[in-house]
Amino acid sequence: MGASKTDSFTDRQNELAILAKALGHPARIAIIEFLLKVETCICGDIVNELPLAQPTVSQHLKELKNAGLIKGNFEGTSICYCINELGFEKIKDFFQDVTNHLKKKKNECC
Amino acid sequence: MGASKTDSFTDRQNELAILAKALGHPARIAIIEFLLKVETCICGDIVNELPLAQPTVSQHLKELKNAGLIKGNFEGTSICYCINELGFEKIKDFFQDVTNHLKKKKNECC
DNA sequence: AATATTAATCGTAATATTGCAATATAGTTA
DNA sequence: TAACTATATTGCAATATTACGATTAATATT
Repeated sequence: MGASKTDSFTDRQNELAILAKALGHPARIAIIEFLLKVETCICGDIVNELPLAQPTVSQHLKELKNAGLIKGNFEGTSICYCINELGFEKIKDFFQDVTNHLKKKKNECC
Repeated sequence: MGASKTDSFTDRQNELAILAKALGHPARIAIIEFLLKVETCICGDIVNELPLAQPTVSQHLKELKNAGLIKGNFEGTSICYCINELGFEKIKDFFQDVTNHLKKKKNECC
């Protein structure tokens, strides 16, 4: 196999999984952290921040973009990247839900 | 390749990636949601909740456990599973950081 | 127009993931 | 002890991911 049985799960479950999966690589965590650090949109320069070749970085950026975690606009010769708040809102809500439920739980046995 | 260059990233980046990756599959999101829904530890019965064969579910549970997102204790003939709050705390903090930084940002161009 | 710059895409090799049948392991019960 | 139940492990096939060199596409600059 190798392909997930996405049809068997809810849209919400699949969407959350796509968002989480996009962050499931240290390079993509690093990209997000860099975008946060500069505290503004960044035009180019992401390749120089990472220990990876340009095509590899481009691929990681594409995955983050497809998942809805970053946005990229053309800015002259280069591209201007920044965080897509919508995607982070969705996944943050999931973790908020988890946290809220955990508060109500007793967790007697584990 | 196929193997991530984990050596090139910080421990924190790798740890967050491992946590996110573990949630990067709808079945594993479903498992977490089920553990939340029952609002207590669950002994057995997870296989019946998912549209997957027993060995596949067992494998997903193992991955969640390795990532530190669930705990499993032997309870007689079956195993008692529940959420591992520590793991969720770590990844929740990451998203809290992201959210805090986003509040400070201007986001002029995207 | 020719050249440089920036980023995406293609092609490909190495490795990882997903899913399950078959089997193994371990505790429980008859 | 033998049969039953619950979960883990093994082995394997199909597919996905990771990484990068080579190339392409598009815009700037000279």
